[in-house]
Amino acid sequence: MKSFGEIIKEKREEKGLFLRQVSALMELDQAIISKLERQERKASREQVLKFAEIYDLNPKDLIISWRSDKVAYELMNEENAEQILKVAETKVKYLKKKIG
Amino acid sequence: MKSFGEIIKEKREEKGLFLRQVSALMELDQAIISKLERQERKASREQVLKFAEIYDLNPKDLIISWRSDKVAYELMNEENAEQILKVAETKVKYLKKKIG
DNA sequence: ATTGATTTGACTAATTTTGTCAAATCACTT
DNA sequence: AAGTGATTTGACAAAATTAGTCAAATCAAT
Repeated sequence: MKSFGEIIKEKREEKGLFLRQVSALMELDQAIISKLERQERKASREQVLKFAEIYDLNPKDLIISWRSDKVAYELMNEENAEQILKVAETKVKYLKKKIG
Repeated sequence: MKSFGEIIKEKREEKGLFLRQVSALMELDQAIISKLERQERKASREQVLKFAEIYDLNPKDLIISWRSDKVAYELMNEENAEQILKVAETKVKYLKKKIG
């Protein structure tokens, strides 16, 4: 399963674009894009959607990839990560039902 | 399923302690404890462990509750929260195997 | 109304995140 | 090996978020 960074890096290469060019399209320093590709930094939601646009990726799928990366990264050093995710699932369902 | 805030609030009441007293035990302003109980703020890991100590709660379980609250809260406004959690699970397993 | 517990909100301090930039490194070509 | 252009790195500053302090407001019970 590819990480968000891997996805946007592969896609850029597939499209034959240089960081410089993506940088111009995104209006974002190429150093940051480089870091996003190597997962040294995390993208904002807006940036994710911009990537989807530029690279013709399904925004929903890209959001899922980005968001799940973030959750997984936060939990990877957590002893009981799997249990936490299970409980979180229950809680999310509850919260969504309750509040929206 | 109880939230972290609910748990620590109930336990405090069960023990018949006032915020002021818990505040002294935790060395933390009672305003903050009040906010933690009502989930207006998020506890740090250290604080969670301190609560477990004070209230005789299983630290592991309390951590799970606290951490899952955080994840659930972050995702509750996310369209595809369930999918994100599923993907995150896969990624966590992978990351734990790979890095530790 | 008074007392004591809890909650609220304004304020400051501390921490984390974000972007900018230039220099360093890398890969390729000649 | 030098030169070219792409990518990566790291130091720095700006911006945003989070944490804690405090006093006043609210609440609950008498």
